[in-house]
Amino acid sequence: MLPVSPANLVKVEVVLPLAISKLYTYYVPEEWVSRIQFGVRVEVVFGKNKVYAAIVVNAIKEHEQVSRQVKPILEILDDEPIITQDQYKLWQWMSDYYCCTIGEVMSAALPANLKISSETQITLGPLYDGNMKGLSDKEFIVMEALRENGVLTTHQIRDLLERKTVNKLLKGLLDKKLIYLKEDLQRKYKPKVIKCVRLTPEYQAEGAMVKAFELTRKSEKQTATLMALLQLSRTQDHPVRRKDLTKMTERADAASIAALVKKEVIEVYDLAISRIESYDADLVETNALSAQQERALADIEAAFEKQRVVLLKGVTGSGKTRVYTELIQRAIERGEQVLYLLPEIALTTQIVHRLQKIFGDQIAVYHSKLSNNERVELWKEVQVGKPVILAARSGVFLPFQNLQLIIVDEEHDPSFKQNDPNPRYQGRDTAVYLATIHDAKVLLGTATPSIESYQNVVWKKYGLVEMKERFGGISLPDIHIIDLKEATQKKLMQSIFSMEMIQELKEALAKGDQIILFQNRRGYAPVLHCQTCGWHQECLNCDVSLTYHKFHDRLKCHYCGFGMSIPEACPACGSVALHLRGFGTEKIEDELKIYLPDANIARMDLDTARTKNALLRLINDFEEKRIDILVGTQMVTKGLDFENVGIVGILSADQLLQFPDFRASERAYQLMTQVSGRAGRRKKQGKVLIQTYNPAHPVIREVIDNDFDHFFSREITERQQFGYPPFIRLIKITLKHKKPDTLNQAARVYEHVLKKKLGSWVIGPAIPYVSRVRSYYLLDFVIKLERDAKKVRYAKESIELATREMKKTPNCSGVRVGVDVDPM
DNA sequence: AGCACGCCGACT
DNA sequence: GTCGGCGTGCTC
Repeated sequence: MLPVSPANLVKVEVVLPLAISKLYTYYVPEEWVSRIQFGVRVEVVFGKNKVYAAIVVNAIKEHEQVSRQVKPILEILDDEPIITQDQYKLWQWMSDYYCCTIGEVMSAALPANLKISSETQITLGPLYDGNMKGLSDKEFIVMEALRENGVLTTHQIRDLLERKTVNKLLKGLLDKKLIYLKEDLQRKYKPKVIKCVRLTPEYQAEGAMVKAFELTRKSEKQTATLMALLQLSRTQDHPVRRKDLTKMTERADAASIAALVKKEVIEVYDLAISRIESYDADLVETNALSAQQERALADIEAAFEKQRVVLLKGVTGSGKTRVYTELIQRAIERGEQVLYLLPEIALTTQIVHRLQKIFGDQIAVYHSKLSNNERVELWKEVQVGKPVILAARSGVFLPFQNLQLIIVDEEHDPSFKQNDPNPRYQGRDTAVYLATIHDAKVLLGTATPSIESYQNVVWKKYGLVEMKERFGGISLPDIHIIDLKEATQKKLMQSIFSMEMIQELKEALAKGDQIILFQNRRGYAPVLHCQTCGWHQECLNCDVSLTYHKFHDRLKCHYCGFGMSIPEACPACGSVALHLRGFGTEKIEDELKIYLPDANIARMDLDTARTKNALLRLINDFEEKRIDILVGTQMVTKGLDFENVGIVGILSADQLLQFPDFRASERAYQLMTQVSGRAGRRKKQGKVLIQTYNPAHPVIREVIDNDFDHFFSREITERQQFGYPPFIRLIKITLKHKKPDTLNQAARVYEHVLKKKLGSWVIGPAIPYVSRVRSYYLLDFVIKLERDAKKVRYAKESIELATREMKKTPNCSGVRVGVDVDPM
């Protein structure tokens, strides 16, 4: 359609799901004007001929002139808004705070099936007759593939020809009328429907049945069918499915139903049903609160009177969840909505079942394993007031109507931060902002508060409630340090295990206790190293060492997925003395089998628990004691709650302590404390064994003593001294390009602009720890800012300026800029 | 983000 | 000479 002059037409501004910072204006054909409102999706053409579902966020009055051509909207996709004003407020805040476009927030926020974008579909054209003469090789390949597949997308053709530009070739074929091009819309939400049967309106009237049976008098089958229908609609309180009817009596077959439909006595219709499984098992009564829980609950409610956010600091096993359920119960009774945020993998496990048993269908789960259609349905249920939503960080995007409480469980967990695609948001912090929009309360729960949150308590921004005792009065685990330096000197090591560790494991197994071993690294060994010249195998695309995976007998890159087999000899010096150095979960599992041949050993990491089912099976097997020893990465620390764990072992604390990051200590403290918390939960005191070369490290001491206050005061002093969060704010900017020269040139421009504006606040450019990922070279800038809104604003504007200036410099327009506010 | 346009090196 | 890559600018 041709663009028309915008005078005297209703125009709307829309958000497109793209990384473009502007809103775009379209006009509304007159007959649709009354259907336009904030928050509905409209189909629009953007650019050449791509079609997108955009969201209407502003209406422009007819008389307001827009000094450019505008295109019409093609269709209005919704009768009711799919987002609320509150959600849009959150989107605006996120795009502003996290330095990304509204379109990027929209992309992250909406379930895939509410987003639509077109894709070019290529099909055989009118002049195609199987004659391939006069075609180039590439054209021939395309036509052959089309003949076989019928339809191809431009992406598929790009892959097929291994070429980046494919449009000229397609245009050639189009001109010869050998192909058609069509923009096709992808992924529309489709409700799930079932066939139901009911009386037509005519026969629903009083006494009409007599007439109906008159009509079926001659057919015994039809009479039986009709009677079955009547009986079913009387006895069940939901519509009669066609399936129910045919099951009821074999005389109600397709033919007799069809006959009744033809006589217009009954009709078959589609009923949209929910894909979300309803919970039909019995609900359980909650236990009475313990005295400590009772007190915590009262304290939380009192604290909410004064503060929006309260930190609940409760040792592992203190029964925080029971406190949450009580708060949730009370909110439900008041008719309010509750959002319960958890780290993603915790959502696939016990906690969900536990809450479902209490709240049944009042609770819904929103996580990454839902199908696209299920997500849309959940979205709609939240819109009409589903009381409780359990979700990972993306739960903050749901369309709440009456949100009054947000619980962020395991508040300290780094997975609340989204690191890669924009928006790079911290789910916990976003939840706090979301709560201000709704005037709701936030409860942050954890055994190991993040430094940020605890400092907010110190600053009296957040309230604090503590639970210091474990439920049932069991003492915290007894933590033992194993000094690896000493063990090595005294030759008390068996491979990666100290004799003491092996001995303890054996004793525990003999007692029938289960064991969890933690190692923060997957694979078999992280380095393939040449003992002659010191060479080690790196990834071809990334600046990292390749990890050996024994299961696949291959070296793999954990950044880009690149894989290769082990070289026969060192490519640098020809030596065959290649040696695998370091160890991951796979090696631990392997070696344990040697030392403890009778134990059932299983491994839980990204490689073994990639799918939800595999993870559930592992958890289940461990719960039911088919596994004696579970070896795992961080995964074993999250949301798992086993009853019979006698020993938790940390194979190498040093890897945690030596992380090149100002948060290393914090992470190490949290991880070790969290893993330790898995030991000895219900019945008796558990034991934790930590192997380390640094037994004197203060963090180790603090973990042993469970001394958060000591840890916190030491850490906070360092943060203040060296200028780190929470005293200052960080913004990290990463520049990215395939050519190092171009990247350096861009970085110089960037540095110049940034330092002119921000002076000594700017650090960099610096080569990051991993300097190349997926063939892109990286350079980092870090901006350190005082916690002052105006200065942060100014800094963000300076970043935008620097990005514009850099993009303007010749050759540099292709350099990518990633901005990470509050990086983790 | 995707797409067209224009410039430039490298193969027929 | 053209093909195909890359840099640049624009999208209501």
